[in-house]
Amino acid sequence: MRRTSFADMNCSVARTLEVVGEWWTMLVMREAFSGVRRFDEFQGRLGIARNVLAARLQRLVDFGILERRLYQERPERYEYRLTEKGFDLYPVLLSLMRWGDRWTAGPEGPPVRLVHQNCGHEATSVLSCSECGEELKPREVRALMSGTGRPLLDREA
Amino acid sequence: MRRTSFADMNCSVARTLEVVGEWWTMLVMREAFSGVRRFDEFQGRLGIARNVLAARLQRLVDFGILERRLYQERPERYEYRLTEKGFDLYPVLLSLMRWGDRWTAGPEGPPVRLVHQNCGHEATSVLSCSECGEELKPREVRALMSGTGRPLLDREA
DNA sequence: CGGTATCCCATTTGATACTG
DNA sequence: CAGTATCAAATGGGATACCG
Repeated sequence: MRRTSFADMNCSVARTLEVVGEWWTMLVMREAFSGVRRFDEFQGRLGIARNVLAARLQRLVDFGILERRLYQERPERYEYRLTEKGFDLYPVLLSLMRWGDRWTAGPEGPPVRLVHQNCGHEATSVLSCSECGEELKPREVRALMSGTGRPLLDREA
Repeated sequence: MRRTSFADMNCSVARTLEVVGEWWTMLVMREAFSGVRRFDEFQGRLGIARNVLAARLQRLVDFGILERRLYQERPERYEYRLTEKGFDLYPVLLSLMRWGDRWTAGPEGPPVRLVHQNCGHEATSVLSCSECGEELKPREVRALMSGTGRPLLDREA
């Protein structure tokens, strides 16, 4: 049986996962954010099978998250670059990283630390409210359905 | 061929995905955040196959993200509740939702809107710096490797 | 209600080889 | 370098039946 597609679910979480929820995809994105652009560099860094990598890159291009761009004429060479849509996945990546830092790091601490250039401090990422700037916590948020959308965070968890 | 495990990668993104990166898992979490606690309610809402759901719940329990709790003695009935570790996945969920709202919503807008009770406004989630509160953008962040960790965002993307 | 057990096959994955 | 082609194995996923 073909696995269920999330594309038609009326849910932004599901529809996002339809695009980036496959095994390996977010690690490809991690590399892209770290500046990797070329097929063999993705492949070497990740240790992913070449056919799988080709499929993932293709899909990311199809969805407009990466752009395949000619960077050399003879012989023809292409590279993959993040689009605005791709860059916009940064919060997803950092949220994943943040959770891993908190819950999977050993005594030596997280493998990677972040420095926010603007303020000069070592920082972690916080999910905050676009209106008041405070941290967004599950219990302090209420979800409103529009149309047929299913409620998220509708009840006390 | 067995698929590659991300567990041993020295990367918080990879290790997080090892736990919640499988197909369906984050949708199970979505339901959990929305207050769903019982097997059949997860099943009915998601339309997931029962054996797959059982496997996902089991894995989430194994990793301490959900807790299986007896809520009725005769007959014995169990429910699944978010632990602190589970609640801490909220930023991941909202980041996924935010991206989907931006890039996959039709003209009618996002299926679900959020109201931040503390400030009373309809809000979206923003990833911000723990130190200065400003929004964290890829180009304004530098990554530092600790130990053998691979760099993230090390070069210009 | 809250699962297990089984079946079964489509898909995915990894390995390897090959090409321009 | 940047893929495509091929292949076998394994697993993932769905459907269904069953059980205390």
